[in-house]
Amino acid sequence: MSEPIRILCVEDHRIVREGIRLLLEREPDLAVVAVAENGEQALAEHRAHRPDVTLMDLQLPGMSGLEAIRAIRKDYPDARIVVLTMYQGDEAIFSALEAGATTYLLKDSLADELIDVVRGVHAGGRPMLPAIEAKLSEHSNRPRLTPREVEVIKLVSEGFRNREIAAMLGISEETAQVHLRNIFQKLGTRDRTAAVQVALRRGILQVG
Amino acid sequence: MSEPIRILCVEDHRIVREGIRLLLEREPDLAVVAVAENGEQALAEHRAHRPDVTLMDLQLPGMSGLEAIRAIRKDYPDARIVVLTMYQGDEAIFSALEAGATTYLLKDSLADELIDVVRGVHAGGRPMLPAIEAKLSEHSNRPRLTPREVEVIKLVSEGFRNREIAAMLGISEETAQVHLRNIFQKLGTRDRTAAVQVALRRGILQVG
DNA sequence: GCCAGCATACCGGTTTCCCGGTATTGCGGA
DNA sequence: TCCGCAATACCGGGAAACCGGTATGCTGGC
Repeated sequence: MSEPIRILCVEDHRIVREGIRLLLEREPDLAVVAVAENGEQALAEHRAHRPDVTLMDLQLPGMSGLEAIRAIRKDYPDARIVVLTMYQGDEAIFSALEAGATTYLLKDSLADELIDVVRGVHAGGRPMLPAIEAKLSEHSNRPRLTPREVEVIKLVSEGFRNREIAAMLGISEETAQVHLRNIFQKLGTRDRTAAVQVALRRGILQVG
Repeated sequence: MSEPIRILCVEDHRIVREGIRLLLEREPDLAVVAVAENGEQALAEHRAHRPDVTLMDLQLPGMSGLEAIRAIRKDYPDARIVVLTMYQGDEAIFSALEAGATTYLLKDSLADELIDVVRGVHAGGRPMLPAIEAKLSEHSNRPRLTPREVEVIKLVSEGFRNREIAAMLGISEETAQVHLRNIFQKLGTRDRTAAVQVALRRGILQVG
């Protein structure tokens, strides 16, 4: 038999990380050669080990999973990264793939699905579970927030007033209001509180 | 050697559940005799197997982990339940213990900590990690929301206006406003959006 | 029996937010 | 080159939210 598939596992919760490692190492053709608990470590371990496949959580302290994906792919454009997370939002999925992830898995997939996906990705494929495909096609029908709008809704979620947001972004209060109105329209809400809730559900914003 | 400790594992994400199971079953004195992926199943499996220790996640679809703890303890007041979750909010911890959990663990604990805690709980103890103790003492200095206030902030988080909330609760709009003002005061915020954010961080509200 | 805490209700005043417009600049794709 | 989109800015009106105060009934504990 040939060399095992060398895996980097990025996940901040230690119990979960250890459990996933055990799951993978039951398979003789899989080997977890490194682990990381945040984005910076992920980048360093990727440089040090050049794994065949990286398993990446999105919810990480400090540098987010998304930024880590971009950073790794900048260093190694061929890096194969499988996102493994509980975020089900269409925007989280879309932006992870856009950032360079090869595919996307939810943590309530079956262990066998994870293993098959790792093998498929290592073989050069792009296996995508039906549930993820469905969310992605949902996404394509929806208007996307612009980068500026994302900045605004983020500040709104932190409880800032329009005037404060305007000051922080160096724009007029009226412009901040215009952004917010466009956000309402795109997310289908009437007010800021509901907009934040929808943004959280869709993975446009994170909880922390 | 005596009988192994019989464990029920309640966790909705299958990959995580399977990983935790593997972690525990490396130890010869621990045996996962049943698993459940939601509150109703947890209750049924608890009745069917009468485990020595139940590992319970708080984030479950349908019946919440908190309700499941209450239901199990109602059936079996001596049930020993270890909460294992990623929620770090002081209110989540406090209310889980109040509902009858024996102790509380974060998912980024060490695997060995989890195992030691399971053994300690089975032996009749109440092992509590320092990090959790610290959050609990934080909690005791903070004013708690009343049941009514929790209802109100929950509806606020779903994007309802004061008038709508009042109608749903069968009270006047002004009373709803008074509740909200008391919530702001207790959570240290000026407006509803920030209040929802603080409530999420502190575990007074769940994300779903 | 009294006090504390909870839930209820109302009022007047100020601030912020939401909505409907209109308009200009700049940039990248058809 | 022209169109569309993103980002900027302003205005006026109406709605909702926020603030401070006062007050009542009820319940449970000391």
